[in-house]
Amino acid sequence: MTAAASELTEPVKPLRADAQRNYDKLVETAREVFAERGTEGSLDQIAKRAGVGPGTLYRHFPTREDLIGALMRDWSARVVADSEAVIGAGLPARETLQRWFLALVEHLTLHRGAAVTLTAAMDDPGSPIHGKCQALAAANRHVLDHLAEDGALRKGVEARQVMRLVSGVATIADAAGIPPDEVESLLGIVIDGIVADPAGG
Amino acid sequence: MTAAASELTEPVKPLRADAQRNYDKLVETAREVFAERGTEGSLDQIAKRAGVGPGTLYRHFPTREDLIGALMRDWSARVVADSEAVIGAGLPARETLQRWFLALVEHLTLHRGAAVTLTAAMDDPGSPIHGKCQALAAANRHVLDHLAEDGALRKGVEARQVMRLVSGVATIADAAGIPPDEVESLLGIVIDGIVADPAGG
DNA sequence: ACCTGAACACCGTTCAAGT
DNA sequence: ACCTGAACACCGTTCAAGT
Repeated sequence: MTAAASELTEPVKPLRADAQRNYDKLVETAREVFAERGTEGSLDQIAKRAGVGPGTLYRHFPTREDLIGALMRDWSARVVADSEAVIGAGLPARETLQRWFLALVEHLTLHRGAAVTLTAAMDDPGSPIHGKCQALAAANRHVLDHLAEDGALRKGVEARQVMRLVSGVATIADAAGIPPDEVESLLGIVIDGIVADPAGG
Repeated sequence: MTAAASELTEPVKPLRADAQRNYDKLVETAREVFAERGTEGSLDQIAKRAGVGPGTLYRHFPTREDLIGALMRDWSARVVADSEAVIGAGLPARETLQRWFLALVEHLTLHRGAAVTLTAAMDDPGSPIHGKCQALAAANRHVLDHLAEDGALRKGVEARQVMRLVSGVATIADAAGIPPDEVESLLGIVIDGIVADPAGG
């Protein structure tokens, strides 16, 4: 609900036909360039490849983060869907966390270098992508709350901190090129750090 | 011993008087600029502030990492000293890890943005700072091995993975400006993830 | 209302010319 | 052997001129 609302705060007023065409072309091209070069890919090249002047890019996307936000249109929705799917599967705590953390890492590494940007945006209300990151945080809280109800988590474990740890794993994994199975192992340690001991709740 | 050796592989042949002066001035200035702007600070500005032409900077430091390496001269030694101090203190496992991880984070955030660079260099033998990062990794292994001998760690915990987790925390902390007490709490979760349960070894 | 593209400041990198 | 600084290619950003 709140996620859907934040999704809708995007492009309100209709654009002139040519403007809309340029907007779409820019987003599409940005997706390409970011996929190749990571989130720090050249804006100049995006404009050139899209066949528009640099001013046009700046008119539509005043900052780089505005552009990143534009190509994340259905991102929050997918994140939320994943969280619900994971909860709905009704698996034991460890498996639930394993699945969910892997999904988180995947969403955070949307493009090379994205994880740091997204994590920083979580703590920066002024960021154009702050809303999307909040949706991610909310989904994470949702999953953890669900597990906490069953007493599966250690006391004092905060969703925000878990989010940051997983972001850290995503950032490092993407920067150092850590292979998938080792990422799983990293997440395994985090999971061991937050699940309740079998003995005391 | 190995750390000291790697420390000595630095400037072997003596430089001409003027070259040595420029070298020192560049390192000093780089330290300033990196402290202000982080590891991505402008090389151009470093050369300008040091009062030398850009070519002089490139002659001494062909890549940015070479420059970073130069201002890390006694870094590895300090890291190793910290690891030995922590082990020597003879504290219980949890306190030992708490102290050591805090030291690690501090060393990894030498300058803003340094943590990612250092972590990436750990897995890249071609990097000019690979040796220093290996020293860090070795010190970490040393501490963990010490704790493992007492059976204080879970089975299957690998030093390399722990190193990466702490790097992740350092990276995120520095990128998102996480306050020190929350950093401690993040490290606390990692510690919970690697220490053995009171019951089974 | 929107686009173009020239213009500016900045940066990394190279290299011929100097001493 | 070392330094200088011009030169090149690239980038982000702005803005006057156009339609």
